[in-house]
Amino acid sequence: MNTQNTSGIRPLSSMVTFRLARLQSSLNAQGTALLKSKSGLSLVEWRIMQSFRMLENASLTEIADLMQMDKGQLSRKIKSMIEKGLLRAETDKDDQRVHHLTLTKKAEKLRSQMLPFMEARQKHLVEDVSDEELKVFFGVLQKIEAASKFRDFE
Amino acid sequence: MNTQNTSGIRPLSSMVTFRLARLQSSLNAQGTALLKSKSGLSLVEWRIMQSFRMLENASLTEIADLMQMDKGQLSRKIKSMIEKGLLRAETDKDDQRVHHLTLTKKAEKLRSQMLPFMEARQKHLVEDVSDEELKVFFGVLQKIEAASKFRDFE
DNA sequence: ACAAACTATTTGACTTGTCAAATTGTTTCG
DNA sequence: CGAAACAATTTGACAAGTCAAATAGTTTGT
Repeated sequence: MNTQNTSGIRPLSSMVTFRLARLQSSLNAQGTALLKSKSGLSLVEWRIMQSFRMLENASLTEIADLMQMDKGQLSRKIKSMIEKGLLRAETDKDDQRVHHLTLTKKAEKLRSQMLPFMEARQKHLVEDVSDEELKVFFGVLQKIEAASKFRDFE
Repeated sequence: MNTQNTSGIRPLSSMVTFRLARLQSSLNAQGTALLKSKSGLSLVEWRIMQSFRMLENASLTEIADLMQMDKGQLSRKIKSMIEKGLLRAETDKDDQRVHHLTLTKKAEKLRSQMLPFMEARQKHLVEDVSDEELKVFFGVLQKIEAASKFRDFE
């Protein structure tokens, strides 16, 4: 296949990041709108809350690693979520630097209220995608994610 | 297949947005680092510059639509890129509201300097992905993108 | 012609995201 | 032990992203 072309149309592979970035904008807008219409939660707050589904009593660093999120931002967000009564922090008894976080009852309740809508959304997003396609999709996602760690382009 | 489970492991479909968001963080970091190491361009500036590959003499609205980017942000960014000498604006003679934008020589030069690295990166990102997988991947991306426009979850 | 409805862009106020340096606590090892 | 190296978190400064309202120019219908 000819990857050089004069038509102005580029090979698909040169559009990966463009397509992903654009999709991400749309997904953020959709998620934000849905959360706003049914709760007072922001998308970041929701994501932080959801990360406890994967990591119980997680610390800041664990959440940051899981979400690939900046620790500075996370630190401030957690602080505000504690103030809002969504999170509770408990200092690790063996290492006073780390605080284990848990969702409060209030957060649990908000989470169960929103969950049906958020799950419906997830379903909707892939409703025209077959199981086989989805499997390939996640496989590719994983490969791109691994490759996104690479830095030395010379 | 049983989608209800008590193991704490969720069906893949419920992770689409999480996975995409996390990947996006990594890709942004990679792109930003690469641009910074070889030029003074930010990722947004690069993306705006690249959009002229698809849309010649584009207006703000056209770029915003293409990139799913906020018009306010774009307006300010374009202004600063004009000040930096990267873009030139020309008022449409039939509609004075619209300004057609073009890359300056300076921007063209920066673009050609960076392009080999950025293309190498795109290739690297998908180097372990087969053509067939990539095709499926873009197909799924398109379906999710279409579904991301939907708003009425009741 | 001209007001109402539209459209393109800009501006303001605010949230989220990034990067680096500072702070606080822990471990390692001479 | 005690200083240097490490690690977890916080803070500061600033860039990017969002949302709504304002401004400026154009089209439509009468």
